[in-house]
Amino acid sequence: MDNDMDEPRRRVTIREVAERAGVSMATASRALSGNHPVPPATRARVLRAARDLDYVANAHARALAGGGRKMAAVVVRQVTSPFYAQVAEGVEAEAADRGWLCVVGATGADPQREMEFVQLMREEGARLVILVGGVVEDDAYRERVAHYAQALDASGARLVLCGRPAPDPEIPALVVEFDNEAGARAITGHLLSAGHRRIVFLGGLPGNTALDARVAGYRAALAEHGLGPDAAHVVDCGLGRAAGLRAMGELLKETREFTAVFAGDDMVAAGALRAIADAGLRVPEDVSVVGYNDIPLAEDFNPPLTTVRTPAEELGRAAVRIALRDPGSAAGSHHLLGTHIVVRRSVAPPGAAQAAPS
Amino acid sequence: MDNDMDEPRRRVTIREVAERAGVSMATASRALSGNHPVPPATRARVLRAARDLDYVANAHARALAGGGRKMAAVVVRQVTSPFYAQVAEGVEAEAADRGWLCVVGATGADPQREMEFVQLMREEGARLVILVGGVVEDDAYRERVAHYAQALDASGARLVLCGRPAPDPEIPALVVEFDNEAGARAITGHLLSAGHRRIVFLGGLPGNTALDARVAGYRAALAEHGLGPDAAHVVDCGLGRAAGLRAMGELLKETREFTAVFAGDDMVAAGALRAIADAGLRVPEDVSVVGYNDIPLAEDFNPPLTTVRTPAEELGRAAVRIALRDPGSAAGSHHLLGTHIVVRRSVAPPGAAQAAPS
DNA sequence: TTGAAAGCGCTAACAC
DNA sequence: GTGTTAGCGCTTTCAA
Repeated sequence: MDNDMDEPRRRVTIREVAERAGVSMATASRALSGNHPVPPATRARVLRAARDLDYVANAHARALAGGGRKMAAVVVRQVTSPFYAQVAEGVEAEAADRGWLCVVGATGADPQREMEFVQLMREEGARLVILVGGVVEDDAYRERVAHYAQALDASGARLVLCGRPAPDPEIPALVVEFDNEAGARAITGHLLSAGHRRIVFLGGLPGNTALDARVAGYRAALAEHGLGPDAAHVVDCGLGRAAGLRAMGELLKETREFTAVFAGDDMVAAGALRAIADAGLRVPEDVSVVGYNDIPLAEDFNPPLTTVRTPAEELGRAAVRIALRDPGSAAGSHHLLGTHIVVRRSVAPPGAAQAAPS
Repeated sequence: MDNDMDEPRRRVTIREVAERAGVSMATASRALSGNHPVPPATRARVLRAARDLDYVANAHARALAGGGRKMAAVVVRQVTSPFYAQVAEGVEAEAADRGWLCVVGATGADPQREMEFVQLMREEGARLVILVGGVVEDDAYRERVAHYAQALDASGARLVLCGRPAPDPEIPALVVEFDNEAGARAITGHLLSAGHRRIVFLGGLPGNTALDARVAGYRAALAEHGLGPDAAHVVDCGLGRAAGLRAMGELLKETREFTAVFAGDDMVAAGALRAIADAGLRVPEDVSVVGYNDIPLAEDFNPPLTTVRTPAEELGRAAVRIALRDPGSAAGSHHLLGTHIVVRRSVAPPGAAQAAPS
């Protein structure tokens, strides 16, 4: 294979197809794209020639001339996060159903890379860009997103924010997200109903909208059950399995003044579970733990994790569905998707260790 | 937002930037792409104008005129599979490091969708397409891939097969994969060393190259330990958690003539683990189980899974690295990546239940 | 029904 | 150094 990666070789063009079929380029084009009446006989000849030559249209030329392919882009922190992967899969599935091409980009949570990727998508002429995941909502963020929105809108493209706020309701972007506060309130309530009163929230990320909402829901539930504000104990260790593992380990060394932990998401729950086991404690007998998101393997944790189910794939599908529907009504529209608790085996009443030593 | 998705609006062009900067389009182009000497002063003016106008180049026009962006495409079965996600992340990371754009496509294991996607990538002018994952290697497959390879090569693009065979060594494609047989032999050996003699292989998928290789390794290990061919017991239930769950459940109903199970991958191991627990048995005391791939959450299974580590992200990175290196030497080259066992807690000697009832 | 021709936005010769 | 010009491959008026 003497194949120089730097110099793309010439491809078969529509002109060659036309020549072989004995028609003009225009006719060939019409036969190929099929949007213009062409006699069946000629059409067949053209198609035949195209197949013989293994012709594929040059998407760039086509886009330039007007008939561009519709392309959507999803931007996530990382594809290997089960939650993000599901959202991306939802977007890709819904896009594919509509004949759109879908590109996924990973930013590693770096605003710089996010900007570069959005820029790239603008250059490529993406008609829909979907930004996924909570963020710390500071001025830089607001400015960045306002710019994306305005720029995308100026070229007739759409911006949707998944699980992150619009910097301003007036901005040409729409947001689709889960009701984090409600989900957190519900699962905290579940813990409270089981009798827990000292619940620590593990995985705070101050400034991050998704986590802040979860913390707010947690505090609200505590308050609803008549607990004072100092009943709340949130550990701002951030997200991810490693963070959960470390933070839980440290917490266990310092204090055991809690009977349950509410992990910011299922990955930190995974880390917490491991740390608890490493400390020689049992879940749920010694400490109960709940997570957030219900990632596909949450039921395989030890024990199976009680968590909040956020239909991630549906979030992705909804994002494209809503963006493509109602061209007029989209500006600033805000959609909330429901969540629910899935009860498995990581919660028991406090003190269960004595009652049922397994 | 009156923003019609069907009619992309006009974008700022380089001509407008040139006018605003008071230079010709050519000068503007040179200043912007910076590959041609331009006096700092003019350069600054052009850049300024571009920023003021929020200009982004039209990637299609640029590609058409010759300066196309380098684009790589990864094709996987589904993004939500932890293993595939890691491979995709590796490809995307390595591509990004080199300033390439990376597109990921999901096929849902449908050859039809795979073909469409490859076609699409040809149209878009992808210079590198990476097909990931085992397949059933039949004539249809061989023909399909031979066609991809030939077509891609004809336009100067590269095809790499990850974890699937080249239909013919002469074909312009290169393959990068793990040594499935060696990995399977090693982990089967691990089970044998622990004293197991009745090991069932759960998750065969006859015809699938990756699984067949694993089964071959399993059989080879059995033979090496002096066991006859009828010591092998492979259950062809295919891959995935659901398959593992169902197959293991059925197996447990029929017979207990085994002390260990070798799951075709970690997802079927997850299902098997659950089925075993549902049957009231313990792992590893009553039955040992091992998996394949070492997906990120394998250590969170109950119990933590002993499995074969296949560095998936590295597979992805290697695919692009090798494809982009040595333009000449790539044809038919075959690269094998090493794997190793990671020992956790899902294996114990058979009969451990009596010895240590926990 | 079909062909000729004019661009789409950009880059790369090729002058000046 | 900088501008002029000719395409890149395709779609699409506009005539015939």
